[in-house]
Amino acid sequence: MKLYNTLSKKKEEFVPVDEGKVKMYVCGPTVYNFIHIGNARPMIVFDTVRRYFEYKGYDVNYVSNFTDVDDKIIKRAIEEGVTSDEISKRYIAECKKDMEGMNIKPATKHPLATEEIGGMVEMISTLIEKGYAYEKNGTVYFRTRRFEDYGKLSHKNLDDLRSGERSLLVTGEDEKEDPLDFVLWKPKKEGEPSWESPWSDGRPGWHIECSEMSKKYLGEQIDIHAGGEDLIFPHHENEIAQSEAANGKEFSKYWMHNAFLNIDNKKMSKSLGNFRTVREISEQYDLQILRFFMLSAHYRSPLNFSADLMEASKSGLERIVNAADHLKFLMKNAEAENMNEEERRLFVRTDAFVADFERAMEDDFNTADAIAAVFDLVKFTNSNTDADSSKEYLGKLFELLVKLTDVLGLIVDKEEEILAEDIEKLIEERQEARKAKDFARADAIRDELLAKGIILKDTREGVQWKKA
RNA sequence: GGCGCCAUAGCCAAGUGGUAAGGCAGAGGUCUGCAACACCUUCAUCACCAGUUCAAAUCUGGUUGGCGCCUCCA
Repeated sequence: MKLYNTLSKKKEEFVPVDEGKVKMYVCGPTVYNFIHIGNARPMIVFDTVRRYFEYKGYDVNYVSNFTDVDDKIIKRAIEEGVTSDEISKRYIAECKKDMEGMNIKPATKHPLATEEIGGMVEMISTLIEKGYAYEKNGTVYFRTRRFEDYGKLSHKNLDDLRSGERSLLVTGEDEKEDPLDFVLWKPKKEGEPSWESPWSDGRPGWHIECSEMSKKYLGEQIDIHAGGEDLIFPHHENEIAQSEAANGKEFSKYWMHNAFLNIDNKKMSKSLGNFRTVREISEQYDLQILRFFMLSAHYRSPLNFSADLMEASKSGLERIVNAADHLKFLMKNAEAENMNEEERRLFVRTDAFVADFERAMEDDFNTADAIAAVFDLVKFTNSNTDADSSKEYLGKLFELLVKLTDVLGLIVDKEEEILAEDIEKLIEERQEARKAKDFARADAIRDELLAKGIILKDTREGVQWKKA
């Protein structure tokens, strides 16, 4: 399996730290509002990465934090006249609802920054002892130049940063030894949440949170650290500096970053007013469609969001779900139990689709190609099954389709719904009408059912229905 | 100013040296009472210029046009 490592800027063969195990950390959202669809991209992408590792038989320890102490949370709390805690708890709950809708598996552990302060204080102390950090008036800074490898992830050198530093010397930052130094601990301001520390009552800097939580739940060295590409600098660069300086060993072997999601070819931003929350999308579309849409492009390419593209994704996903529905429908009515010779021969041909699917996923999680393999399987099942197919054959095809789509987090095995009796009766009545060639009545019933959200399909094998 | 990315059909999107996957939309057809689903057929020489090579969408140089990071941001 190959994955692109931001550290080396190359695709590398994946070799786990511990055989058979994957330890991965994904930087989670700051919870000050509903998550937006940009937040959703890394969630969906790295959930899919996780699912593929699990499909391959790895034991995955997947940790993703919630940043629940932050300026934006505090600001929101003041606006609403409630505590920061109330804001963060509320939006963590909302975020989990959205994640469920997108079929994102809960992490093995979702640590909260506010519950890990003790460990952060300890890590900062270690950094001070080792000479990598210093305190000034209650604030603790990381001594950036002291860490030789600084810049190895973002491929910047300190002098380039120097020349671009222009605005770094604003407001009170002049007590730093060097403009490149960053904050590990800052004293509280009036009304802010705070914790005790040897330096001041205050709160941790953002970067140290992830270093500590990663260490606590996954250990000093992990396999994969992931997040949006905007986190490469400075967030991940600083995490590396902190963790490697404190622990004395390589932090993460592989660094994965997803590209941004734009809206109508523009970056999402508050000033443009084009922020779209996942919740908003869910009012209009099944979030499965959003997931399918996100996976239709490679995770390292920028992706554009628009209404048209969602419509196209809806049609595309429907094609896959229709195939699964049809297989289930045939299975229900199948007469023959076991596969015959012909079916056995046909089923062997599906190996090629599985091989294509895996080849795509093994090449740095090329989900667009993997989806193409799923479409090949869909066409195969549509073309090579009918009312005479055996239960076993249909079942195996169905099982395979579910297995592959499940890696992508797409649900095609919808729970069997039971129709109300009066609806069953209407469908029967319509069949009678059709037999009697009373098509006006038949169409009237079809329209009536459509109004109730039931779509009918008259297949050669009988009447199939689904919810709109 | 520094670092970096991208440009494939109406739309989306794979493909990194051997002559263009897949999906959506469109057109024609089969099936069907009709519709829907499905199936068949059809729809590109890869921004532009120059070069390397027997061979380039794929490598090199340049041009044009987009974009990102360097500051909170997924």
